[in-house]
Amino acid sequence: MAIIDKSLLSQVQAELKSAQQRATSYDVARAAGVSQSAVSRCFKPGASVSNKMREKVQYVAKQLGYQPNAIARSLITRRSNIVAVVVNNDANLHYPELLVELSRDFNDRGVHMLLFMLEQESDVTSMMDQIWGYQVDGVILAAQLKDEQLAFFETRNIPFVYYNRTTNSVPSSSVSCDNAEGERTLVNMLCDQGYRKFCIITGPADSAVSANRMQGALTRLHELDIAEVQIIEGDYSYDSGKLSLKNLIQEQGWTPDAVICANDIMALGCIDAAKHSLGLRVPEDIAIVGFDGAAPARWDAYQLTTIVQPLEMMAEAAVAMLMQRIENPDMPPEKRSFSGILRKGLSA
Amino acid sequence: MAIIDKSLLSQVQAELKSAQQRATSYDVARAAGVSQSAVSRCFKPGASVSNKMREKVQYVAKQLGYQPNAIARSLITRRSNIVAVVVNNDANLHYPELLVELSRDFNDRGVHMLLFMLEQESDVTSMMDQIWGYQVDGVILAAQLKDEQLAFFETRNIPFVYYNRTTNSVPSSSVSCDNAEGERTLVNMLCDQGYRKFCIITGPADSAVSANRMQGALTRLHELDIAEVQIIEGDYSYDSGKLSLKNLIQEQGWTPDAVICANDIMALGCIDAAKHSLGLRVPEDIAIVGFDGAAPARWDAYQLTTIVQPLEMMAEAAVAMLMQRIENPDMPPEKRSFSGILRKGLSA
DNA sequence: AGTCTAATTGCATTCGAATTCAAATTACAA
DNA sequence: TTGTAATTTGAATTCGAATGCAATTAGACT
Repeated sequence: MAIIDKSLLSQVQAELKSAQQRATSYDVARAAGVSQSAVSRCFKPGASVSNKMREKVQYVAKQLGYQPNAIARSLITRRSNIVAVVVNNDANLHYPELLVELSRDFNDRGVHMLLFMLEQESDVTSMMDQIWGYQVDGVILAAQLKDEQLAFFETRNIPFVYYNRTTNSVPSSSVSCDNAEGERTLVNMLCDQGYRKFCIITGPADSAVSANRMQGALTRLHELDIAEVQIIEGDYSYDSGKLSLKNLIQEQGWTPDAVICANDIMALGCIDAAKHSLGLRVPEDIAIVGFDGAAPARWDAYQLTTIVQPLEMMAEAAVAMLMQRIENPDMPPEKRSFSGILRKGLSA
Repeated sequence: MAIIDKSLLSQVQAELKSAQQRATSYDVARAAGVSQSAVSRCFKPGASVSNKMREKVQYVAKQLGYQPNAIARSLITRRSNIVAVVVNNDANLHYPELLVELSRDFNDRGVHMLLFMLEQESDVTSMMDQIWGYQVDGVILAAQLKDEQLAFFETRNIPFVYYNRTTNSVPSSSVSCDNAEGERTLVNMLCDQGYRKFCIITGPADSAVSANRMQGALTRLHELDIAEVQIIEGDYSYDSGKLSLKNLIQEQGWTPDAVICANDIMALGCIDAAKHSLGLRVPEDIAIVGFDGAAPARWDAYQLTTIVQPLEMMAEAAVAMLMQRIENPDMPPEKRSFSGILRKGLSA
């Protein structure tokens, strides 16, 4: 078996401890009586190393608590195994669930996530510089960016995947849920049930997702010759859903029989407004539908009828696409669009 | 003013483009006709550089899209400006909100977050190796770890702050909400109102937070000579809250008049079970309280009475403490405990 | 102009692991 | 046993920025 000079090992160990330093590949090499290159190779799967060597090095490494320095490795390999994940704190896409999925999928591939949460427009430039500086291998963009901001990644050849957004200004990969189709399904369902007087509560004016959804609903309503449609701008929050509906009915005196919300959270606000503030029965007096499939939408108090985004598949697709573009930058961008699934609750 | 050789600049620019390479400090140095060290210094605040130099270098850097390579910098400075944030996907602490706060606070300090979401026990060892390998400057642990796992960070001198947990096995910094005190407040309030027959729905058996909360409630109940107390083990999820209560009342035929849940989400489940499955009025027939101050707890359908954790302060404290320990590793650990605030809703 | 100090700048080295290429060892066949 | 091919190993270089130290320049003041 591999022969190890125990006294050398403990000497190295002592030196490191007294100097308060962590073990490097050189330390391991010295303690094991081999070269640094050998140590390096022992940590690279599939490298040309004999069993004796691997065993010896691994033993010594363990004793010294050695773990290859990912930073140094990244420098030389030009691969950080880090991707940036950019999300904006819109109540919009249920990003917590998204993060869980992304985390799992990336972890399976040995990739780590550097998280950027955007709060304001102003953060964006700074965020981009940081990302550029950290040499991330790629970026998942689950945030609303301006086209010229997208161009930043494009010109620098940073692979990225746009999540739940699309753009045509720049060739880019994206994963999204077919918003228009989902709304169409909802509208069809509502009309089949006889609802005729609609209110649409959108997300913020600059949200592309919201625009898509609204457009999808409007188009279908138009096709069905439904003229009574009121549009209100919300901001994806519970309160905005609640207040929008209350205001529409109480202040403007216009009572729809169906409300289409750009996301689930606003829909829940609407339901509460209807039930608790306006004394309306859902769905008898007013139907309310949302979009996303957020967890609270299933709760007994709501049982929201909504379009469920296939989050797991979408996340996996985003990760797969990003990794592919990282491995092979010449691969042409691809846009994948998933259909949401109608989940009938008791709200419509 | 600073004189720049435009032709040199564009030559360098062309070379980089054709080689598909990003600009390094050497490229900038060459294009600006200065030394690499000079370039480096121009990007270090407070370094000794003349205005002329700074201007020139900054101009050229911008032209070349140069941004210091954070990886290379980390290698030499032994500071990555990255901290690991470890959370477990317990529905428990409302981690989405936590992430937002942490992100903001770290960003203000120019620090980035490497996110680790634990799904299973098995992930832990791997996670620790990754963290060790990435030379993170510190770690925020918002997850339930075993004491020997904590020791990992301790022995390697990785600064860390335990979030919402404490341990005495290892000297360690922590930030938490005073769980026992919060429960005490809740129990007092419930008893004042005449509730006498209690049910406590806990989190998973291995959750320290849950144990603290339960213990706090039990102790106070005992002090008040309340004997009728039933304990049920939940798992922090909505469904577990709902099913626990339903089961207790329907199967076991034991109906409490007050339910104390280890977190808000389970409490919401209880409310729904009471109202929609059991035909009980809240709070007339049964009082229900939670803990955390999660967003849905305020929704009209619930209006949960709960203890609100001062999340913002706690996150800021955690970040501040961690940064302090990073700057000055010899600083002794510190435990900070914040009081939660009772928010009276309509559920008790 | 000359001297002396202070502010800039550049040179050379460093961080830690991966990798190329050549040297050394082993394996295997004849 | 010897020769050749195949496998292991090591030496030297590289990635890109920071920094100690020496060299240079600028500035201040006779």
